[in-house]
Amino acid sequence: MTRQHVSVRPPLQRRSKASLERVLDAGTTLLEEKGYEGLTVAEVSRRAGVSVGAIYARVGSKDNLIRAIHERVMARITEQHGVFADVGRWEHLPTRELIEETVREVAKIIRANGALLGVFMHRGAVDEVIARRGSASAADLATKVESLLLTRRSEIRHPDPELAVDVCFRMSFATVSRRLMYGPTFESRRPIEWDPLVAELGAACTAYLLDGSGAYGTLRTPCARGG
Amino acid sequence: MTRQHVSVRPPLQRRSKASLERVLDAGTTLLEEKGYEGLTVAEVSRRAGVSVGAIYARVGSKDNLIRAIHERVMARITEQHGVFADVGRWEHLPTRELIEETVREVAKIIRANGALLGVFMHRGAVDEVIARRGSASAADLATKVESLLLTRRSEIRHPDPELAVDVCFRMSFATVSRRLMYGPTFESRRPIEWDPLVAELGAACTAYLLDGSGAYGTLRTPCARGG
Amino acid sequence: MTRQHVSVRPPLQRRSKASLERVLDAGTTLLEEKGYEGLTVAEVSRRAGVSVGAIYARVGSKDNLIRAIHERVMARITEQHGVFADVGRWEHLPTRELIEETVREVAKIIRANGALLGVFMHRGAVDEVIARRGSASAADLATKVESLLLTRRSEIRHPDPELAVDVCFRMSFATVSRRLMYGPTFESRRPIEWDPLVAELGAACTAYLLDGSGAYGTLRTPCARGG
Amino acid sequence: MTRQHVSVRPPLQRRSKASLERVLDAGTTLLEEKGYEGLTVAEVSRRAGVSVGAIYARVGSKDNLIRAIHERVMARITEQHGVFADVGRWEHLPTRELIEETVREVAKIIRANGALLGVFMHRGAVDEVIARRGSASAADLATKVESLLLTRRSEIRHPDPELAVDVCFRMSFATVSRRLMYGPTFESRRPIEWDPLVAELGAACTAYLLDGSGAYGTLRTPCARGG
DNA sequence: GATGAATGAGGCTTCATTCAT
DNA sequence: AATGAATGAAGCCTCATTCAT
Repeated sequence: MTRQHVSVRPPLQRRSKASLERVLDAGTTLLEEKGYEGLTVAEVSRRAGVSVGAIYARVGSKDNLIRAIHERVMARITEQHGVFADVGRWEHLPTRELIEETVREVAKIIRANGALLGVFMHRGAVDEVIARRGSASAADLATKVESLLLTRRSEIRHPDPELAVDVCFRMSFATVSRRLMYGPTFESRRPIEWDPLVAELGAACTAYLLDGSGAYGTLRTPCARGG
Repeated sequence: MTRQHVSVRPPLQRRSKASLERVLDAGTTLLEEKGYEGLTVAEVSRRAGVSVGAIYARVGSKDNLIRAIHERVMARITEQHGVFADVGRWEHLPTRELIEETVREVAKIIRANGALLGVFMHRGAVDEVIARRGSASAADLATKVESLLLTRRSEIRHPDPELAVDVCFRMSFATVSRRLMYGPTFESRRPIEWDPLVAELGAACTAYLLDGSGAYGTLRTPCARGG
Repeated sequence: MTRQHVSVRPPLQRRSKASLERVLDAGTTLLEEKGYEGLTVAEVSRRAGVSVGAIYARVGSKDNLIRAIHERVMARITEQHGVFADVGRWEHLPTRELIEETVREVAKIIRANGALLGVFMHRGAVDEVIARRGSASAADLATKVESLLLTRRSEIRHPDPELAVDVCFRMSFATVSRRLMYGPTFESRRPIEWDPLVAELGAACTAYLLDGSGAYGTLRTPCARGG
Repeated sequence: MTRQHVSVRPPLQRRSKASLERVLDAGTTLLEEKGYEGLTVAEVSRRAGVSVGAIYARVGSKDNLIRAIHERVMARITEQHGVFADVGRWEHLPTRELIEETVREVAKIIRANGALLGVFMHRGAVDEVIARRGSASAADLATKVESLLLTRRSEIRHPDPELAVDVCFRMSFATVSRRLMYGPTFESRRPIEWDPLVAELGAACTAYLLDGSGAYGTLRTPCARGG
């Protein structure tokens, strides 16, 4: 139902490029403010100061416009994944700090891209292109984060370290995204500030990876008991 | 933009009440199947066998219809929160099992209400009434879950048990919701089945509450060291 | 590319029926005046005094509107074909007069339906439904006309009477349609009035069926020589 | 509604002339393939490799572009009318063969210009310029054909030979055009191949001109009776 | 002169809401 | 009260035409 070809015709002129930039900016803002349904081509045209026809000449359809915005946002996010590849930054940290700092960085990346992520995730339920690219971006982040954590594999007490680091990533990602999209009191009535929440997620991951008594269903030798 | 008065005129007749039920049923199904934009008043009318005019007479607007559906769904979910108040079920469980079982029940409730929760959360971004009531329902669940967990306060090593159980709840809720809405491989490329994911969340919560070396910023007495 | 389902929802109320009637009237007029491209839903709405939404509720799309108009026009025309089935009218006519009168009646039917036929024929090139129904209507007329002429088969000198009467029908239909659509001087510069043109077509058919020396390629015994 | 001034600015340069040729070629093809509405200036520009601006510089408007195409097509067709002026080809033919051969040539010219004629005729209903020029071209053909047939005036038994040859021309032109535009079974259900149809038209004209018993309304001395 | 990006009116269609019956 | 036909604003998209480069 949704057109699946994405490629935006490359702008041929400097001025055109600026136009497209303004269109994508306006679209991004609108998406953040009002979500998918709130974005209308006419409103993008108005805000960007670019005619409807010019928008269509560039992107071909509203869905493609959304995809173009998504592409740009994802590119920006993927750049930010770079931090996890910067070995120098991580190798000298003690494991507990490494885990906590990792969670902090994941949270930072999510926070920087705000409400948009929610819109795109929703859109991904319907638009294959967005689902694929969004998923790929998240998986790229997951891979980087997990590789980093697995450099300390020997310290992870969980019997399946690959699984455990993946679960840590998911917990962090999900909890922080949700908090960002729905505010500080969505689940419980207790408001938790951003930083404490992130810190606790770090603590939870640390405990799970390093201190936990192991996976479900296996014989457990709980740390506390073993003391 | 959205009208904020909610009160649905109380149905005066038995027959009217049945009509409203059918309308809400049809609306709920449609919302699950096609989301907010996919629900049209005409389609609800068709499926419910109730005229458009009658729907408007009851609820006054499409937004109010959504709110009425939300109200009913939330009521249903709130009933399900009852499990956590059934003391007999929980008191004899060892703490680790209590925690894991709690996470399992939370996951079960979320899973039972599937796609609807996603739609309403999205809608909550725009509709104050839904945001408030959705939040209240989640908070109710949070309160129950947290009270239950706090019956084992003495075993919780985290220095701020209230905070810790809240964080556990949020992690579980967010991770499981997300998995439900966006599928098994959204974040990482590794697909994790539902049950293992829930089990690992239980393990993470257990470790965080019982085995963790403490919250951020405080002096830590890591379990590992104590062994 | 064009939707092929035709059926117009049957109007449920008297008033609705009148509305649809006005819509079809307005559409018919517009089609006559300005052709397919000249008909816009907005203009039909204006002329019929019926809202755009009401039009869509009845017919579902512009193409279906055209088809509904076509259906009505064809029904009207098909009624007119009845004259050829009225045996009493024809059986006592001498053959020459029968042929001429037949051509006159064909011409009359075409003339009564004016420019519309042209529009629909054009549309038939693109719209399967219209092509089929238009073709069926013309074929119905052809069958009736040809049956009538073949009641005089013994007098037809053409070696293949079925073919010959079909050709007569086509010549009459085509020549008269064309004259109607493009005016008295489209082909030649000599203007020919309607009645004389029809009379000459009758004369040509008569000569071809009764006096001709036979089909192409066969040995000919020209009438003139036999005199 | 349509601008009526036609004159295309004369191309000043050889290169310009070639450009215009390509534009007209592309336009002609598009018109054949997709009809009036299917021709867009942008598509002509793409196919011709000539910019939109350049097209407008030459022809001034889409309607004028159509007219320019029409002009060229008509010129080409008018050249083809030359066959009828080539006395040597016709003078030694017996009259019956002359008539049949004439019909065949008329059919050939129409067939060679296929779908275009249909488009232009339709357009002529709305565009005065095209109507006039199309009419003139057909009239030119009529004149030539009729002059040729009238070289055998003495053999024509019809009391008004000028009228009769005009009617023959119209019948042939109309029947063959129609068959070309709407396919072999449009009128009747019997499919007639192109060659047999043309042959029968020739036979009909022959019978009408040479064997018929006279015009409408006059006292008739039917050939058959005179035998 | 040539180019093609930009413009925006106008076409088709949907759907929340109203109101005569 | 119930019905559902009617309304029309608003959304998406196309394309003839213009004009800065």
